[in-house]
Amino acid sequence: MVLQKRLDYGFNGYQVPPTPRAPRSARKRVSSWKKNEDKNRMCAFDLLATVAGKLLLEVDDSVNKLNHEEVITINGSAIKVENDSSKPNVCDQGSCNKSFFASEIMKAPVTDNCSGLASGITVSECKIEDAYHEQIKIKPPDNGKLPVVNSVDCNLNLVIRDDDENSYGGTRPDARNNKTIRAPPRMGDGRIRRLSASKQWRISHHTDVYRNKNNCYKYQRPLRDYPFKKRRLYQFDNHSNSVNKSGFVEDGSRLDAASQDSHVKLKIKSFRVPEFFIEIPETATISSLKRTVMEAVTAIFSGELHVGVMLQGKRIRDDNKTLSQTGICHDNKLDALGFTLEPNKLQFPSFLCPENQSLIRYSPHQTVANEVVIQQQADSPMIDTRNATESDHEMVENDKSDLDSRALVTVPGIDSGELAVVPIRKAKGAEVAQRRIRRPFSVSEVEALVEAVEKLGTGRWRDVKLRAFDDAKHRTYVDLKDKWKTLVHTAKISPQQRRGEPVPQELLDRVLIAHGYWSHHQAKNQFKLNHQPETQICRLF
DNA sequence: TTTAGGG
DNA sequence: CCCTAAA
Repeated sequence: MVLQKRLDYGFNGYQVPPTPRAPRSARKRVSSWKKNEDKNRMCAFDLLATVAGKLLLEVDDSVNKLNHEEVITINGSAIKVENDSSKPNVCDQGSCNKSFFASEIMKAPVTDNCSGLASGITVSECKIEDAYHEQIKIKPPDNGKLPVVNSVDCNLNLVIRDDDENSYGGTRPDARNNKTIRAPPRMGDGRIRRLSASKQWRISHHTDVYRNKNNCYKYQRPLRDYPFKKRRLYQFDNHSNSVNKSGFVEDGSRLDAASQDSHVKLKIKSFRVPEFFIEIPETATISSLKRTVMEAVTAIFSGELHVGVMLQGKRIRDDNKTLSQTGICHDNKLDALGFTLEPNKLQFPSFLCPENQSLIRYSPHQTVANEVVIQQQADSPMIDTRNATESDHEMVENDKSDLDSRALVTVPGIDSGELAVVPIRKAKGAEVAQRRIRRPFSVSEVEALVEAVEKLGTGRWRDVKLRAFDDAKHRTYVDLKDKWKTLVHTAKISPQQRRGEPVPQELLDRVLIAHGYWSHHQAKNQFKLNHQPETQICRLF
């Protein structure tokens, strides 16, 4: 186990399986933005223009020149364009670095007839994954124009006066492989499943570390994004703060500056677009490859965008709330402000709007909706038929569901006094799966647990759950198993060492008896249990 | 999905 | 409670 753990976080070049295991379940998720959020639709033309412009400047450069980050300053804001140093063919191994600004490029055989784009690039097919990693294939129709993709989301990562250069920006879907489509299912008992890091994930992680092991810090891989791994967010974990200041922290002067004009100053630290794939002939030039990437990137930003505001894992739905009412102000404990930029349309070819950029500025007295403006959506010459995949985005306010955290970008931030910094490993991702609140077992719960275990044994936690905690949605069978473990431990230690609400000694005695009984009988009774589950019981003797 | 164990 | 290998 120790070894496995280490493998999760460190490089181990010897255990990278060649082929990721496909997920067992790949439930398709639908777009989750409601239509009545149209007023939140924004267009990131400004950002797009800047980024695309930069990319255009790179078109004729060598590939190696992409191996760095660039920061574009816009009216005091900065958009970080991260270019990954990995080779395109790394993706063949299912291990693209997450720090791509725009995309990884899939080296893939060309199977289609190439259609020329206006730029002269030949692209056989573009595959774009939407927010839920459903791969969308974009094939140029006969007219040479690419159709519109339903929905692609991206993240806008706003950081409060962050001058740190160790930016990792937002997150992007971690699906580099169209075989890795999956979504976190809910467990039957209602517990939000923290999707286990699958071998798939671990593979890519290892490879990332490997590829960047000489520069792990700068190219720290962004957190696995929502559909692949929910991460915990220790929003008030001061212990972790000191560790991660370098990664995502603001300087201390921001509070003073912000308080002078009652504005919360944020800047775009970085943003990314979802992963997408491009198939391009091997005979294509690097220049055309770059341009193709640029086309795809710009296309993403030329569609209509939805903007969502997330604060501390909760979606802020009331657009009429002021920022201060919402808690987005300079003197609060804002520590996880995120935005989702979700284009509901994607079009090819894209167009640019290389004009002005606007500083994003947040006033506590302005509504969220009014302030989260990048630029209002202009009349976009949509090629298509506005078949945006918009669907229900209802979610309970406190529902830490996948939807909530899907594209959230956390911004560790202002905490009066001390910086409330999210641990870097946990902050840089969109995953804000908070640790569940601690809910100590009551004596009655312990009693129910003991009784169930006495009857069912210690290896059938699901049955225990169903039997005694079926209606306790916050108790999973894993919880019950864990509680039993602690009960056994508690029963073994002296009463002076026990903490929390005292468990009656009578119950603890039963725990020990049942533990001993089932430890001894578990294997022996396994067959019997399967056929007479209700007749087995731990005898009190 | 469940189980089993380490953290 | 979390994380995750293994079944």
